[in-house]
Order: sequence, then structure tokens, then C-alpha cells
Amino acid sequence: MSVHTKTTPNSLTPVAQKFILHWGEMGTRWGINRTVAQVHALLFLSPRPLPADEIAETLAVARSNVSTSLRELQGWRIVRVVHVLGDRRDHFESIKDVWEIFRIVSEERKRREIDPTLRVLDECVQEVKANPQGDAYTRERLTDMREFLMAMTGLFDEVIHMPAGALKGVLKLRGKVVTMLGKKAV
Amino acid sequence: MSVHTKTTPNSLTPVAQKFILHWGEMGTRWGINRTVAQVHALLFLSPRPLPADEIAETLAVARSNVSTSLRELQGWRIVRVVHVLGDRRDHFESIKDVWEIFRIVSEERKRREIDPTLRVLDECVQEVKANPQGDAYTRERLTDMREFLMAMTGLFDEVIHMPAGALKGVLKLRGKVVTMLGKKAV
DNA sequence: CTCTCTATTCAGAAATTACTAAAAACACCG
DNA sequence: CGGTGTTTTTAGTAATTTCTGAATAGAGAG
Repeated sequence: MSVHTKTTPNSLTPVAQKFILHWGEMGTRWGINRTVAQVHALLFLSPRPLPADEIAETLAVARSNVSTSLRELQGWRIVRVVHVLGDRRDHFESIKDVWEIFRIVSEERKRREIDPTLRVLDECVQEVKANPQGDAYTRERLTDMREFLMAMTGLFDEVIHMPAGALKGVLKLRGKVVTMLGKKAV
Repeated sequence: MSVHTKTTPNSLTPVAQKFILHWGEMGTRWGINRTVAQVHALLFLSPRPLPADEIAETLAVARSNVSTSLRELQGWRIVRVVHVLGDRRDHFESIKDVWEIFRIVSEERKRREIDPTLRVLDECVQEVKANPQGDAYTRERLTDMREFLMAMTGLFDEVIHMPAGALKGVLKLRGKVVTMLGKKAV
């Protein structure tokens, strides 16, 4: 038997449940496993780090499923393991700063998905340059796409790396950003 | 028998094939059906509108599968049906302006996913306000998330609605945007 | 070294999603 | 109308993804 007095029965409040279910649903729409998203939502709402078995119990999924979900969330760098005095089990906590979560996940998706796409586009543009017979149109489309992605991710990188304080300021400027940028730009 | 002289055998160039396969793969990672993404990639590269059966043949998928994929792409508003003189079949073409594609898809995803999430968050915050015993922490997390999403989508909306010309200008400012905004904001 | 608790891996089961072929519906023509 | 070419729907199949429970591995305590 475990040494632990079974921390809490830990039934979710209706609000927590609602948020966690919705978050899981949103996950699936963005290519993220439902359980992974639910585990994240739970940790995000939790005022203290949770051990895996408690997560499993709370969400009513298998312990092994939680294990892989936690591993994945650690891969996304938005969940980390911490330890609690007198408890041998790993406990997990989520980053709580929403801006930070967004920043990290964006970076990770850029690294995993946009960067490889840019590499493919580079190769495609190279290859279509080498064979200039006929596919002038293809070449144009691919070049367009490549340049758009480069420009867009460049801009995005800049915004994403702004110190949190600066961003909060920018968000206050709503309605002025376009005008400002527009004037300088057009 | 069809009246059409089977437009073209229409084997893809290696480059087109590479791009289409990669695009399909990227689709799956963002919660978009692989075939849907491939159909879109094909239309994006095609210099002329294509009829469904030609798409099916080129991608080697069932005609019915193409039909639903096209329907979905029309739902995203990035593909539309056009007609070709002397041909009863529907032909389909993709928007070609990459910025426009991005803008429309972003708007659509906001409408389908972010807006409902904001509604859920509103409800959650309301409910947790009504029961103020205990879940002060939950309330804080949910409020944070709600405000972040509102601010972020607000800013995003502004950028996304910039006239294409202005955006191209902004993209040229790379390296200066943060400084500019930062000065005004901090 | 062994015992106990915990975490991970894995092979199969379950569930979901995607796809196909056939049928039905539609639209236009004569 | 009836016929022909086309698109959409549908019901079943196939493929993929997710999840589980059991087995394995790991890590510290005594």
C-alpha cells in the first residue's frame, strides 16, 4: 500500500470541469491529443503541483495515458516536474503565465512545422529553378508562399520575443497599432 | 461516356508532388484532413481551375472524397467554383494570394474556435464569481486566460485587417517594429 | 540484495476518423 | 417527360489514432 493518504478524492468543480472539457476539445481541433490538452488544463487550474496518479483519477483515464501525456507536455516545455517534501512521487506543474504559454507553444510549433515547411519550399524553389521549362507558374506560387512564410514568421518572432511588459503596453494601444504601422509603412 | 477528352493524364511534376505531400502532412498537424490539404495545395499550384474528377485522378483518391474535400475548402472560403465555357462540370480554383489565404483561414479559425472558447471562459468566470467560496485561484487563472485571448485576438484582428499594401510595408520594417511599439508602450 | 513504490513501455483493444464504391439526387438538354 | 452527365449522400470498410492493463524498468530504503 502507498504511504500516501490518497491526497484528495479530488472531484472537479463544475467550472473546472467545463474548462477542462472545452480545452480538450480545442486541443483536438489544433492537432493536439484530447487527453494531453485536458491534463494541461487541469495543471493550469491547479494551485499546486499534482502527481500523475491524482491526475489520472481526476480525469478518469489510465495512469499510463497520463504518463505519456505528461511526457508530451514536457516536450512542449509548458509543464515541468517538481518534488514535494516527503513524497517520492513526481509532481507536475504548468506554467501559469498565459502569455508565456502562448509564446513557448508558438515557438515550438514554428520549430516543428514552419521551419521544415520552409526547408521544403527552399528545395522546391531550387528544383524548379533548375528546370525552368514550363512551370513558371508553379515557381511563382512557391516563391510567394516561401516569402510570405519568411516575412510572417519574422514579424511573429519579433512580437513573440517582446518583453512581457512591452507586450502588455502594445495590447493597450489597440486601434492605434495599425495606424502607426500603416503610416510608417505605406 | 463523357464529352470531355479527358483533359490531361496530369501526372504531377516532382516539385508539385513534393509540395502537395508536405502540405497534406502539415494539414494533419493542424487538425486539417490530409486530403483536404492536398486538394488545396493542388489548386494553389494549378494555373487553371480544375474539375473534381481531374483532382481525384491526379491525387489518386476517390471522386467522392474530392467532393467532400472541396465542400470543406469552400467552407473555409479559400476555394470557389467557376465554370468553363462548353464544360458542364464545376471547376475549382484556389485563392492565390498567400496573405489573403492566411487572413481568411485565420478569421475562420477565430470564428470557429477562439470565439466559442471566449464564450466558455465568460461563462466560467461568471459562474466562479457567483460561487466565491474557495476557487479564488481558478477564478484568477480563468480571468487571465480570458483577458489574454481577448487582447491577443484584438491585436491580431487589427493586423489581419490591414490593407495588403500596408502589411507588405510593415514586413519590411522587420527589426524596427518591436522598438517602435516598445517605445510607445512601455 | 531485496522489497516497495513509482514511472515507463508495449501489445492489443477500442474508438475515431478517413475513405471508398454504390446509390441517390440534381441539372440540363432534347 | 427520358436520358445523360455530374455532384452529393450514404452505409460500410479501412486506416489511424488513442487508450488501456499488464509487464517491465527504475530508484531508493532498509
